[in-house]
Amino acid sequence: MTLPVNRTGSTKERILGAAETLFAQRGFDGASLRQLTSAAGVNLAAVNYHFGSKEKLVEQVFRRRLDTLNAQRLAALAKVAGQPDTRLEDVLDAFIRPALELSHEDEGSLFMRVLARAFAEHDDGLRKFLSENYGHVMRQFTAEFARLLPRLSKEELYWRIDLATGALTHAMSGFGIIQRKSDVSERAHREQTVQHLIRFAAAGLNAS
Amino acid sequence: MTLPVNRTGSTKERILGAAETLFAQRGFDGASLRQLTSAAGVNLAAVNYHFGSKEKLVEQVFRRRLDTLNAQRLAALAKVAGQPDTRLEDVLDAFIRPALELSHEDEGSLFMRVLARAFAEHDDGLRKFLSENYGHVMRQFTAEFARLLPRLSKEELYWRIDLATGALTHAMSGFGIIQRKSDVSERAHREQTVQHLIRFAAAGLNAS
DNA sequence: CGTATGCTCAAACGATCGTTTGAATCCTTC
DNA sequence: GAAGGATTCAAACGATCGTTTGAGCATACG
Repeated sequence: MTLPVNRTGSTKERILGAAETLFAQRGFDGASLRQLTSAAGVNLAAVNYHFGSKEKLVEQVFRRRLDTLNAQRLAALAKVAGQPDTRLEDVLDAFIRPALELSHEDEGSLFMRVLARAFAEHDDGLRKFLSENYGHVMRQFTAEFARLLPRLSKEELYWRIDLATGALTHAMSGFGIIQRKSDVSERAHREQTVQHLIRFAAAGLNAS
Repeated sequence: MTLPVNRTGSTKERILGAAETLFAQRGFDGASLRQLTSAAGVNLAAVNYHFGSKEKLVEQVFRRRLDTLNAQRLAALAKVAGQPDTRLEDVLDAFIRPALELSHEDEGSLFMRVLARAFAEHDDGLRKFLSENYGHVMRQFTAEFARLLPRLSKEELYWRIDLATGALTHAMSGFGIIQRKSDVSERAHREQTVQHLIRFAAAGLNAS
């Protein structure tokens, strides 16, 4: 079980990169600091020196990606929110496309797998951290969905948003995307994937 | 962090029950055998005596629920599969309803949370176990979906089934159901939930 | 009654965990 | 080039992990 050793970038960056990979593969508990620092090519004590603790390292792994991801999502949402001619598909595009681009930056959608693990965790600390730091993003998207789907009751709207985000998280993190990555060029494939996800989610949100 | 101690049933059953609860709450790695046997009110060594190892205990936790769950799913599918007047919603009902009934048997949808964790895990051993033992169920449902959605290409069909199962797993395991469990009676609420899930999934599978 | 057989128990095994320590080394700044 | 803060290092800390052991207890059968 020897892993390739990363030798590029600062110690902090190497730790964050190795952490993302190993958290995606083995989970937050399953990946030990010894495996992690070994894969990063740094000393074991470097994690506690630079991040304070393993738990704070987990938070930084999320921060590094989510800060820019959610900024891109909100920027894309701002272009269509409140406009009279905005379609449901435009809002979904604003939500999905930045995540898909991120998935194609880091090979294997590693961060999206980490995020899917976070959803599966019912650990209160992690959920609280994510909710406090990034809950406003989902709230803004929900408001726009509510505007475009006025016939849905509040309860129905929440149900469908919950189902849609579940579908998207699963698809972007899971076996799916990697499997289908082979025969199409990167850019064309990404566009095709975006359209797949948008079509499915829009139909679900709009149902009957 | 003291947990209630179960004092009913055989040692094996008490271990399985406590394992389901703790695996749902803290994950397979996060829940230790000492926490587990303590919550079950049995001796630490009982796990290895009755199950052989922690890993085999995990498999038995899945077996106990999935055997009946998938039997019910296949029985319900058999009633509608191949029939000329079968609707997409009927097949989804066969898939969803048994899982929902299971979710309401064990309080808090504990097993569905365990299942969601299994999907998030990219551990090869667990995935292989689930695929080998229960892969035929998903294959039968896929075949029936293919019959009812002939205009979809194979790739599009797989995409949408993947998205639909992601949505359903997320909804049945996550915060969603528990949150909405309050104001409606058990039976009425379950029926309403089934209809929510079916509407969303049918619309997504049928999209454009 | 004696003795298997199935099960439970406290105790310990070696391994690995996250974290801490204090010295060694690097790098900047005067 | 000396001083000093930042960083890296090997080593060890106590805690907890899954698993094993062997004695003790139970119930059933000859």
